[in-house]
Amino acid sequence: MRVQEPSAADLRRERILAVVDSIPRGRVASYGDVAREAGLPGRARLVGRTLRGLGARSGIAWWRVLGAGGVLRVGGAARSEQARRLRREGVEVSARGRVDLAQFGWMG
DNA sequence: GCGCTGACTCCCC
DNA sequence: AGGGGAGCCAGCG
Repeated sequence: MRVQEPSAADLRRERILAVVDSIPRGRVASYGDVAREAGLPGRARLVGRTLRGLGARSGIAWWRVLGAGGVLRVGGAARSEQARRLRREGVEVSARGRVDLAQFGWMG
């Protein structure tokens, strides 16, 4: 008995998570950046959907992914958690939920 | 199959 | 600074 072939969706998801996993501690990247790095240019929303479904036990640093320009896009309870996790690793988050990409962006 | 909804991004006013 | 609109497309009812 052979296992089922991973679907295209599964492969996209794995590529996305691999990219997020490669963001160094203390740096951040935008949804669009992650999509491009994963070979999925223009698919920022897919990155957002993928991260949204992650559980705390996933081990993926979802909080390092922000909206374009370094804006926190997450709402509700997860928003404050994201800011807390970022600050814990040295990333400055403004009261408005902004991160300076020149200082903390993945690509510097 | 269809319409709606976004953890998106750009562009224009 | 902020709002509207468009392109995007997978998940869900």
